[in-house]
Parts: sequence; structure tokens; C-alpha cells
Amino acid sequence: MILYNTLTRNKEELKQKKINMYVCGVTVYDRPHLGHALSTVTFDVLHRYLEYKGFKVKRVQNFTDVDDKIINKSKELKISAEEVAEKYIKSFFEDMDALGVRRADVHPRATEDMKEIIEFIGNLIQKKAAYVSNGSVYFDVSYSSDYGKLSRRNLEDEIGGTRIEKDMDKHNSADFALWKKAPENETHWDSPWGIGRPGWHIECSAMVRKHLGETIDIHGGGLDLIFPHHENEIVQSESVTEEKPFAKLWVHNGLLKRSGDEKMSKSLGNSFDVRDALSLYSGNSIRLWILQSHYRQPSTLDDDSLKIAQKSFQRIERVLSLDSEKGFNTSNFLDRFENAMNDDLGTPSAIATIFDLVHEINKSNSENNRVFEGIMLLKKMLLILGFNITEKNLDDNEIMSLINKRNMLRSEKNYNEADNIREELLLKGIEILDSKDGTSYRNI
RNA sequence: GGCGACGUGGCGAAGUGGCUAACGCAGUGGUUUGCAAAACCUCCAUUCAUGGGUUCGAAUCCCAUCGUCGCCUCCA
Repeated sequence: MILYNTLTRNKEELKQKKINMYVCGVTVYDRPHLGHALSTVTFDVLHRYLEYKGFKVKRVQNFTDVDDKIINKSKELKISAEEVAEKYIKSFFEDMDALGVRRADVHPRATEDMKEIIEFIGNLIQKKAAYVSNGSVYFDVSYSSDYGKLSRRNLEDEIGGTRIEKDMDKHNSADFALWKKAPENETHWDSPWGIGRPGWHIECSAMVRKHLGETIDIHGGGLDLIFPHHENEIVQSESVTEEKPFAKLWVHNGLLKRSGDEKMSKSLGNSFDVRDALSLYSGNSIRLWILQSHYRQPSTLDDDSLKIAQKSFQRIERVLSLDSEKGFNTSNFLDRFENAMNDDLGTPSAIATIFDLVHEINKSNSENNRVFEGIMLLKKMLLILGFNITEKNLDDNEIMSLINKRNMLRSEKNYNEADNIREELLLKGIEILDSKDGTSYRNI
């Protein structure tokens, strides 16, 4: 299994069998949009595939539940910040469950790891990597000689075009807050430096250390987090551990764009909630749409893209409902599938293999050959990619009586009424399939 | 200004030195059907932004040009 490492800009082989993986989660001030789904599904598939290949994976994904945006939301909704966080953590899980995302092994929250965060900051101050200024604490980026190694930028270059506003409390404009002084009437915690709230970057460093240890194997997140978020995580953690590497391999997913070519984001007002998408399309369709492009490429969400994915997934579903008593031999498909996945999670090629298998199954079926092994293999691949293929429950009796009635009408050549029944069933999501062996049906 | 990504058929999207350029959607002609749907069989890019170069050989490597986008501020 090889993966592209943002840190080295190379594909690298995963050698160790035990994988500690940390994925940056969301700030819970609103419902997740499809960009969050794209990232979360990507790391869900990575987790599943690694396990399938025999790796022992521990995945941790955090919730940022202390943040100015949460506080603003709480004022807007006139509920507490805790309630805002709780509400949107719940909706995150609901939406991701619907997409078939498995829970991480640990979902830590900043508020629950406050003790470790404060200790971490204290440690940095002790090492003189951070300083207290006017009730806040800042990291001193000049402490580290290799600050910028992930995003490949150096501080001198930054100064010219920087948009960072001059902050009198900082020694250097690139320094970033570890702890921010907060007013008495807002959410705050006690610390050796006074009441306040943690900065954003520090929570991930503290959580990684607490839940996974000093060095982790894979650190993931969206491409937009490379700078400054992940860069800052690295410098904080490696300052504490004395240069011991923080994360060996960095995996970043490409960002989701809308058809106007702009990135989808809340601030641009062009975001598309997962929940809205789920009201129109199945979780499987959304997952297929995500996996049909490579995770490192930017994806574009057009008006039609989910609709097309829905139709595409139906082609797979139709095969799953074929009579599986029969069987046929398919040997090279799994090899193709694994080869695609082994190379930096090549889900588009893996899915192309799935469609080729679907075609092969249909072909065999139309020639009255065995399809059993083909369907078993197809199900195996779909499960590895996290699709939900549990059988739907059908009310057989009611449907069969309508089908029998229709066939009666057909034999009387009363096609108008026969077609009405077909229409009626179609509206209920039941599709009729006539063949010379009789009439069958399936859910659509 | 600095760092980075990308430009492949009507649309989406793989492939990154060598078989006839995957796969999905849409479309074409057929088989099948009472008609459909589905499925199957056909066809649908002599060509991979443009112009040079390297090579026996390039969509794939190099250079230039044009274009699009991301990060540098909260962001998956």
C-alpha cells in the first residue's frame, strides 16, 4: 500500500502494520456540508481499506467545540455554546452515519481535553517556545528552524504579501495564539495565564499526544489546512518532543468546488448541506460521487453530478438483485481492484473495475451462465468501499398480487390497465421487469 | 509577490514513457418486449490546452505560452 505524503511530496510505502491515524474534524457551529463529507468519506475508505489489507488502525477525529463561531451562534440561537456544540455534533454523526461513515475509535472534544491543552502550553512556555503577552500566550515561530517545512514556505517570503494584521501583543506577525484572553462573561477556562480559551491549533497537538502518542503514522485533513493549521501543529508538537517527528505521513484531500469554479464554503454562501443532499439522493449515491474522483483532485459539484451518481449506482444495485443461486468465475477483478486501491487509494479505477464486473455479471446472466461468485465479489468490493448493500424489505404479498393482476390483464390484451398498474407500482418505487421466464420486480 | 494544483470525448472522470486512451452519464444503430424498462451486441476522442524539445517511442519527461483554480485570514 502506498500513499502520497504531502510532507515529502512523494508516494511512500506503508511498512508498519500498526497505524495510528489522526484526522482533523470539524468545528461544530453548523451542519456539515458536502465538503466535509468528501473529506470524512475519504478517510473512512482509507481506514476500511487499510483494515482490509491487514493493518491495525486506530483512528482519532476531533470536534472543535470551543471557537468564536460557536459563541456567535449561541448568541444568535440564544442557547449556550455547549448546546450549540452538542446540537451540531449530533447532526454531524447523523449525516455521516447516513453516508455509511464508520465512527472513529475516539472522537475527542477540545472542552474535554482542556487539562492536556493547558499542560501542553505550559510545556511550550517552559521550553521558551512560547511567551505570555497581555494575558494571552503565543507561539514564537522563530524558535524552530524548520518552520514551514510542510507547506514549503519560509518566513522571509511571507512578510511581503502577508495579510496578517499587525498585532501589538505578538513579537512576530507570524506568531500564533495558543491561548487567548477571554472576557469574564464569555465561555472561558482558568489557566496559569488567566482566564481564556485555547487557540485552534493547539487542541490537535494536545489530542494527538493524549490519544495516539508523540509520533503518529498518518495525519489527515483537507488541503486548506496545510497552512497554517498543520504547519503549526507540527511546530508545537516537535518543539515539545525535541524534534521527534510529529506525523510520518500527511494525507490531504482536495477541496470541493461549486460549478462556478469557486471553493464551496460557508463564507462564500455556496455550500450544500449533506442533509439537503440526503433528502434528494441516497448515501450510496453521494459516496459513489465522491469516490469516482481521486481524493487529491479538487471535485466540482454541478447541479447534475449527484443525480448522475444516483443513476450510476442504480446500475450496480440492479445486479445485486439478480438471482444469486447461480455462480460464475471471476478471478482478475479483485486483483485489478486491489492494485488500484494500493496505489494511493485509487478509488476511480477501483470503481471502474466494479462497473466492469457488473457488466460481466450481466453478460453471464443474459447468457444464462452462473453469476454467484461474481455477485459475491461485487458485494465484497462494495463493502470495502463502505457502501450500504443491506437488502431492503419488500411487502411481497401486496406487490405480487398486483403483478398477477397485471399479467392477467396483459393476457387479455388490456394493456391500458396493465400499464396503469405498472405506473402505480413505479410511483411506490417498485419497478417491474418482464421476461420470458415471468415477471419480477425490484426496488428502485 | 510567495507556495501549490490543474487543463483528456457532449458532460463527469481515470491513466503519468510503449497493447486498439478505463469507467459512469448522455447519445447512435441493433437484439429482446404488447409497448416499455433493464440487460446484451454495436458505434461514439487517430487524440489528451497551444507551440517547441528529449526519445526508437509521450496524454505521460523538459522548456515556453495561454487559461482555470487553491493556499498565504476562519475553513474538510
